[in-house]
Amino acid sequence: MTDATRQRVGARSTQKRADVLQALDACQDFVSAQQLYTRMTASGLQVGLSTVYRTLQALDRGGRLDTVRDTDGERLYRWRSPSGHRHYLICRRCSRSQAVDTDAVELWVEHISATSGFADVEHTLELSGLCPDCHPPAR
Amino acid sequence: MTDATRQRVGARSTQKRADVLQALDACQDFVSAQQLYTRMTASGLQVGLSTVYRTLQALDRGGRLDTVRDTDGERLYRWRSPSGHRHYLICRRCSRSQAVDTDAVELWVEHISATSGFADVEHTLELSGLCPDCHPPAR
DNA sequence: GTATTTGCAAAGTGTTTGCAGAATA
DNA sequence: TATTCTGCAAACACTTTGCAAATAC
Repeated sequence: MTDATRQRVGARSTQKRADVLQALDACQDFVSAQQLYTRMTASGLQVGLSTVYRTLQALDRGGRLDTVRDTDGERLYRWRSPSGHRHYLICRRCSRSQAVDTDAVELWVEHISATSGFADVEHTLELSGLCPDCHPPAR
Repeated sequence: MTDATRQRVGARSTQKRADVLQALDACQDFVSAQQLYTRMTASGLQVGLSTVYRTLQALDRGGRLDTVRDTDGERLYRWRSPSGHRHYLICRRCSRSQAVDTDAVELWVEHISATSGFADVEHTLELSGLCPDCHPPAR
């Protein structure tokens, strides 16, 4: 996971896609397609919004991203952690995220899955709060 | 909670709002504003989409609804269960929902809240699967 | 040279809002 | 009568898609 930008996305490897990958890799946190696009163009890269969307879609389909939904319904993306499925605690103010240990929840979900009568149980768990930096002073 | 339709929503009580409340009450499950609107007009009620949205917004602001986000980003609403905060397991095919016992998760969230350094931790937990009716035959 | 990818603009979602007319208190 | 509410249409934000030009192989 050192150089994530060297991953294969579509049938061909292109500069634009490498740019998107690099920009995404530079983000330590969740970003929306729009944010990524804005950052890229702001830093001088020439890329189309559709390309950003399409690249993220492709990565998501390939299961290489964690995605989450913003309160406003915007989709946020982040490289999937190497160890697979994770959940994050996201700051409502600055959007910084931090992975949390979810073993207890995963076990509980398995239990539900086994006893509910439902099949193929999937789960989404989103935690938000105010991080230490945003919490004490302003509020 | 017997007759939920008799709740106060805005400053005045109107027929249209009562209609929305009744339609919502008739749903045992999560519905989107659009679905509710469609059902209402389909059953002969004359109402505007904006009114449905505004009524749901008002109820939501008043904390009288549970809301969740559809996979497509659509917002789904449901009367809040009388006992407060709940989580549901929703069928991906027929949208039927079933409340699940989330004590374990609630405890875990409290633990995170206490040890993460984050303040005001809120959580969203969404479970989806295929219910018994949708599961065995078709897939 | 052929198939994929790109970017623009247009179309498509679900949701919100401005405003004039209708309804409530 | 003075507010509040309603419904339409227009505005919005995010996302997807059609298509011709550019690019990778």
